[in-house]
Amino acid sequence: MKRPTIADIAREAGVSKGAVSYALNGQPGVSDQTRRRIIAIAHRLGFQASTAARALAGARAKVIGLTLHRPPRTLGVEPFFMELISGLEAELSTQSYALLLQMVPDHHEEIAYYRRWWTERRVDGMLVCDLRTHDARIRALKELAIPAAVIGPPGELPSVWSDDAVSMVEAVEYLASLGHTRIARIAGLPDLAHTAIRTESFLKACPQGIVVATDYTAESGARATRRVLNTHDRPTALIYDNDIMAVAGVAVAYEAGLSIPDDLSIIAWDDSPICSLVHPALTALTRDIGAYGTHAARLLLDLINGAEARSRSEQPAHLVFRDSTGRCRVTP
Amino acid sequence: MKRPTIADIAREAGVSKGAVSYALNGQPGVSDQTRRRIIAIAHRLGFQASTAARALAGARAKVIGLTLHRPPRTLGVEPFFMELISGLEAELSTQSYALLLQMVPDHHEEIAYYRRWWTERRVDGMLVCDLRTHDARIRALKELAIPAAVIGPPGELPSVWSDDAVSMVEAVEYLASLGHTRIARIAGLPDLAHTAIRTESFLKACPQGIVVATDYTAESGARATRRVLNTHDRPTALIYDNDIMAVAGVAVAYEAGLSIPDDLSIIAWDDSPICSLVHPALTALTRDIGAYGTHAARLLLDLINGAEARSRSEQPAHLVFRDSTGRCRVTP
DNA sequence: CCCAGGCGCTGAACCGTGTAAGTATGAGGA
DNA sequence: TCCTCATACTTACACGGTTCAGCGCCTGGG
Repeated sequence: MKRPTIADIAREAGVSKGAVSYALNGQPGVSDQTRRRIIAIAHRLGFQASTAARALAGARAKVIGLTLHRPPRTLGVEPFFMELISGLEAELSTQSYALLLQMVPDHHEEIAYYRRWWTERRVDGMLVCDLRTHDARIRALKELAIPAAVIGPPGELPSVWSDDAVSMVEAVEYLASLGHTRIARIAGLPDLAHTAIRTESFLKACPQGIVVATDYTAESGARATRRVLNTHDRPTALIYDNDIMAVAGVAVAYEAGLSIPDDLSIIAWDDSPICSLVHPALTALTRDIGAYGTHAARLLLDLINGAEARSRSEQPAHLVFRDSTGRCRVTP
Repeated sequence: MKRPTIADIAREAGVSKGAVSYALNGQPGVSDQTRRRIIAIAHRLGFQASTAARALAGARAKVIGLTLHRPPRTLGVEPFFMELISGLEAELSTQSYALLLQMVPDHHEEIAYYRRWWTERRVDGMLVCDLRTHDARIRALKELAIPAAVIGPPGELPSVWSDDAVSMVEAVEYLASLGHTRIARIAGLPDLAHTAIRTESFLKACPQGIVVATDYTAESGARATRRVLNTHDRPTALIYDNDIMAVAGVAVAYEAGLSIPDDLSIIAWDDSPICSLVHPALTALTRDIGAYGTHAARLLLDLINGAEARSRSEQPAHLVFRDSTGRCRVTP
């Protein structure tokens, strides 16, 4: 039981292979009547074009690529990726695109994959994650003229992201409304583009704020928390760049004899089941990560199909109020 | 700057394309001297064979496929997949294999992908996850004669898994050694093969034990916990099938006025950062999920290369002792 | 000396699709 | 009537590998 090819369809329809190709790809060159007949036959035979042959002939590979730079230390951001991939697939599968995934040790290798996959026509476009402030990958993609979309802050390439500055202001203003004036930000990896944006926004909304960099792990989150809690004018509220660190921070606060939210308020950026499960349940900045994926996929596919594709701004992360934030009880 | 093809190498070396193909693939048909010369030239030109052309000509596609059946409700098992994929890639990338990933709504669609990818030579083999007790995919894979490896309990296809029965016995015996006699198991999805195995082992080690089925979500875990804690002879220890449910269970226990571990001991199956971050830190059955991926990939690649490939037994999950388990204080 | 047979290589076909170039057909205008 | 021109196709080749049949050459045995 071999799969049908365009040759089979051509024989059945009494036309040439070329005509079949034109008909199935919506190209001019066949009459509407013939086209309909060919499409009907293709459908009846359950025809699916071979992507290998397609790619070889220089057409669409029907695959988009995603390379992830994942040092073992950033395990904490994992839920983000599964949600993202899930959202990506939701869009890709409707257009029968597949996702080619590759873990890479560094940016250098990542760019090598871009080049290899692209020259081999193995992918029609690339998605870029974990955008850095000065990201070598962007230049590589532009040089190679690979259709690409960024899942991250807007820049030279079309992107899908939300305005983190707005969310940061929301968080700071909320804390301010509770009477907090001494706020610290436990930030993520400092060379990630969105980390810089959040920090800038934080310092603008709260000029006297403290910022400590981490690598997203629970350990570094705990260490950063200890550091800021040991200062003279210890902050009364903390904003963490992920949920893992926020939970670790809660433990450190308890250890220091502080009660939450009475002595210390805590906000986590990115909500996850953990935030609502721990005690106290964490107030968090939540956002629809799946939507990032879906929209990034749509953006990239538009780009591949030659359509106009502009960066897209997602709904900013917004606060979900739980039990880890409360009125400031500390008098200055 | 086009990528080099075997034709370029052939011209450079003054031989035919066929000779180059033989030389690069380690096939007989060229002298050792010529082979070395050709390989040297290929290396100098930075030659990388086009997988599309390869696949079209009926050879290896250098891709293995993974389809994930992911109803939105089983979000809780996500960390498993990222670790697994990470482990897979570790092995695949050394052999320059890529991973083709597809989310599917159901088994029916999943099998359709098997058929499509295989007849199209888009993949050289498939990995199977989330094995069910009677899994239609296994038959489909055998019928299509697709090289495949299962990440799950051993069965008809070569598999990579650990003996969950052993781990379950370890957990039950540990609880028994602490004096617990009334133990409940908050199980995962009942039609998953490993769930059945764990339940069977649990009931064998603890015949008077209670088993409650869930769908892995925090909500169903909480509900199951409430149910077993409301029984007449309420259990003094609970074993959860994932970490999310265990954490949710802790909250339910607190809500019921129970203290952990004094009134109730809790064990989570599968360790994750959450387990060590919550209060009290959870005693957990930990295992190296990345190793599952690495070994499954190796198994599948062996299979694809025609080597003998037998199922592989991983190190069973073993207990990590934390603060959620303690001596039974309840007198019968 | 002759012939079998293995070695090392060439040439060509083939995989399934896309597409440029060429060809028949018919309509329409001068 | 003849020429143009668009339409609707066909033909042929390209894409980059794999593979099979075949061919010359060398070696060794009878």
